[in-house]
Amino acid sequence: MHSQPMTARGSTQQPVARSARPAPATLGTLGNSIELMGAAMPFARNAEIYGENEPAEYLYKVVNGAVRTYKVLSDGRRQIGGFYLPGDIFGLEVGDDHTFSAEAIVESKVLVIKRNTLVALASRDNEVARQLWAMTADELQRAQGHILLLIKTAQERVAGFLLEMATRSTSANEIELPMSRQDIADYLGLTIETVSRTLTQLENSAAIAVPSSRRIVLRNRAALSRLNA
Amino acid sequence: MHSQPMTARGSTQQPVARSARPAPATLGTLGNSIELMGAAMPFARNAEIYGENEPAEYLYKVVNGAVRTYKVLSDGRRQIGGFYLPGDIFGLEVGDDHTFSAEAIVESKVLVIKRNTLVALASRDNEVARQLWAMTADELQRAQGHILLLIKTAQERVAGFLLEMATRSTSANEIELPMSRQDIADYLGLTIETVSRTLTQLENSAAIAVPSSRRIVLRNRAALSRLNA
DNA sequence: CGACCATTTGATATGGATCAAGCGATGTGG
DNA sequence: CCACATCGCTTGATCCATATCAAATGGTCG
Repeated sequence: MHSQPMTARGSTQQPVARSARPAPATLGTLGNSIELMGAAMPFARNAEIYGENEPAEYLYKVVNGAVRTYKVLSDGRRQIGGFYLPGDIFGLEVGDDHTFSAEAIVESKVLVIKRNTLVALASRDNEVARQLWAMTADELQRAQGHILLLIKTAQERVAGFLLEMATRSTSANEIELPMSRQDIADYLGLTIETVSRTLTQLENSAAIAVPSSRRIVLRNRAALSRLNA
Repeated sequence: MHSQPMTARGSTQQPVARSARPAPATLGTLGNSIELMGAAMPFARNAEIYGENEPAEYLYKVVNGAVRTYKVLSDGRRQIGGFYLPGDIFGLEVGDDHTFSAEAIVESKVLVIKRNTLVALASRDNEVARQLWAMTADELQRAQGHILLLIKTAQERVAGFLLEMATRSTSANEIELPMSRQDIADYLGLTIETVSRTLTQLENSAAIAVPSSRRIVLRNRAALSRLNA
């Protein structure tokens, strides 16, 4: 029962345009319809929402909490594909199966929408079709940004991560991180120790403050952006 | 004037199904329609096809040759987003602008298709709409696979790259690489030296043979797959 | 043949991983 | 309410894979 702001529910107001490209899929016009088609489901901390290779019968929208998608390689290395925050959509596939697994990072409420319903609707309403396409394209953008992160130095990756999270967080300069250092490490392709050390470095160079381990204050965006290459 | 095999041009034969998910966008039903809508254009080795942030008026299909897409970071590091071979489609955007630049790797012929035409068609024909969506989804899959590559060791990246190229190449066990070591390095997030050394290691361990620098024979797929984690 | 460019090979440096403690917050049972 | 176990995070010491710097080799074209 959180009181976080979320996308307009049942209101008549709609986001206009939608030329903004980055950030994960938050759908426009479709937003309201989707609310109607979905059922809200609670997931406990670390609960699996779906597994890799399972049939993708549903897609999902975070109402509150946070979700991670990931793959585990044969030797146990885990790669986090993305973090999904309130308003974000995840689990949308064009193929039959999910290509990642998904878990709640913290206690979360997630709207569950039947894919069939939406795909059927799309075949009649080309605006819906366009929105589905746009959601996949947004996800593609995210993945491409992720690739770019992964070729950078540790400082650049962490700085990039913080800037990205800041963009998506409500309060512009203070970030509340729902995920652990291990999650961040697995997202950035680093170890937990390197993430920790890098945060300490950034703190020492006055680029950020870390009042508590899950709370980060951006004190010098310019410095972070400079690191962002 | 190459004599490489290429996709059926102007023939009536069509690929069936299209449930296969990996590999870059090679479109099904749409294939022929696209041929009709596009004009074939020649590009010289290293010629720019489009630049990052330019309006995405067209999308492209490789007829022969090879194309790379890439971004250059402020400090000069280059990341190659993908390689496109005959039959592959690239440059399809949902947003207004191209997010990468594209260049011909070798002398290439590329079909150029007006995006407007296709998008307009999609708004009337939902099968076309679905195909556009599927192409973007294929590209997403590729990007996600790329992310997975970038967290691996040098051997794993190179092995993964070779296996991927083998899948896409006509002759199953012999690969003809159109791109330089530098291109491969920038795709894999390694240096040219590391790529070269790794190929030598793979050759010494009898996993591959390298009869000439642009020609690789897979001699032990199992070994490569094992490296592929 | 000679110049140029791509690739390989060699020697060394280094950023981040690994191994190993320490520390602080949170929660649990006595 | 305190003592202690647990968990997540930080910090320290060392190692190693890959980068960097440098040179040799080979292949291609005028």
